[in-house]
Formats: sequence, structure tokens, C-alpha cells
Amino acid sequence: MRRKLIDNPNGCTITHAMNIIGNKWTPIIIYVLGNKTYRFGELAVRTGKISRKVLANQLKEMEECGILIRRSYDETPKKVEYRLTQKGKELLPILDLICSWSEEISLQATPD
Amino acid sequence: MRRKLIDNPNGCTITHAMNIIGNKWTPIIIYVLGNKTYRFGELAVRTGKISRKVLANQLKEMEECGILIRRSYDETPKKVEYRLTQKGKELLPILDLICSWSEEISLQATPD
DNA sequence: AATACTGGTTACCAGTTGGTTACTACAAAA
DNA sequence: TTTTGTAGTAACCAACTGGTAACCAGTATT
Repeated sequence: MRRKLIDNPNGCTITHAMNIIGNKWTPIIIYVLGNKTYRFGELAVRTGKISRKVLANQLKEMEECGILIRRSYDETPKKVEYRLTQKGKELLPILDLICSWSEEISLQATPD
Repeated sequence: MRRKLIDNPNGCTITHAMNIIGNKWTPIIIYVLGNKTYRFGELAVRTGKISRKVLANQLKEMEECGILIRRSYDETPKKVEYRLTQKGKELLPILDLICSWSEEISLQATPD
């Protein structure tokens, strides 16, 4: 089953964006992929403890959002590769900013 | 009841950051506050359909994260004001980037 | 014939998120 | 005395998220 998007009747842009990247695994998958190409199994290992079910769901969703490309080869055993689209790669520097913000230790004495 | 943070045993930075801003209302509250100061009731109106319970939870959580300041006045009826800290304001341009990314229409012919 | 490999899917389930409604405290105003 | 206004809190609940374990398909290997 697919993820249910949170309500966004007004088409709020930030809500829409958080619908795409604001879940447990999507940012991790984007980071792991970076400029590389990985197969399903490799992603499962490199992202950590993500379950195959959730990984499959996220990848499908990210593909629909235009964040990544799924390429399936007609081989046996199956071979499926995933890589970020240009739009997906554009998220990398933004995620970097978010990380910097989050790591930053506030040294200020005044709260504001 | 407070929000339960998602598992982050490895201390993954992006997971930590998404724990803070990756929920339905936090980015909206940050946008609504901006550089202004609002009372609880004003926030409830300006953020839209957020329930008072969830708003109270989010504000408490954001205060603990150092994103905003809660100032309570000893008056009757009660008066409580909220405003972003410097750290909270630093999120504004990042949220702008996320919005731009999300609004951007891909005009490219090639998927990558 | 059974097992392995890969990329999933299915059924089931616990925990979390966020919503609704009613309620509280306190003082002032009607 | 009842109502008004503010800032919440408490009890309850439905929906969604993500996890586990088992299973499938197709081919190749043992």
C-alpha cells in the first residue's frame, strides 16, 4: 500500500514539499544515491535497517515524484537500478544545508 | 502527549533534522511566525486548521529544540507570545529553497 | 529435485500522529 | 451570578507509518 499524503487543500507549497521529503527514509535514500547508481539490494544494505517493503514503496513514490529513475534489465536474476534525476540531485545541497543547520551548536548567550 | 521521535540509533544528522522539521505543522508555524511575534490564539488562526492540542504540542517541542521562544505574561486573560529564535529564523531561507525546489517545473526533455 | 539469487508483494500488526470534544483556571464585565 | 476571553489540558479515537515474516517468479546451480 502506498503512503497517504497529508491533507493539503490549500496547495500550500511547503506542505507539498514535506509530503515528498518529510518522511523517515526519503532523505536517507537521496543521500545514499547521491550521484551513483545502485541496485535494489544495494540500497537496502546501504540505507541501513529499512525494510524491503518500505524501501520498495519509497522508491516507487520517489519515481512518481520525478526524484529518481528506475531502470529494469531483462536478466536473471532480476537486475533493477536506481539513480537520482536532475531534480533529485538538486535536493542534495538543500539537504546539506538542513544538516548544517541541525549540527550547528548555538554559541549565543542571548536567546534571540 | 509528546511526539515520539523516529528511531535514530546511528545519530544520522538528516534523520535528526527531519525529526525536528519533518512533520505536518512545524514548517507552517515557522513560516507564519517569520520575524513576527504572535499569541497562541493568533497562531491557531493563522496556521489554518491546526487543532489547539497539536499546536500546543508543536510549540512546546519547538521551544525545546531552540527554534522558538515562549513568553508568558502575568495578566488576565492569559497572554503568551511566541517568536522564532535566531536558530529558528535560520530555517526561513532553507524552507524557501525547499519551496522553490518543489514549485519548479521541470522543462527538461531528458530524465536525467 | 532442491536450493540460491534477486526484486519484489502480501498479510498482518504495533506504534505514532493528529483530530474532536469537553473541560479547567482566573479575572473582569454584564 | 452568569458570561466572556485566553491558553491551554484530558480523554478518547481513527488513520497512517513502518515493521516482520512468509511467499512468489524465473533461471541457474548443485
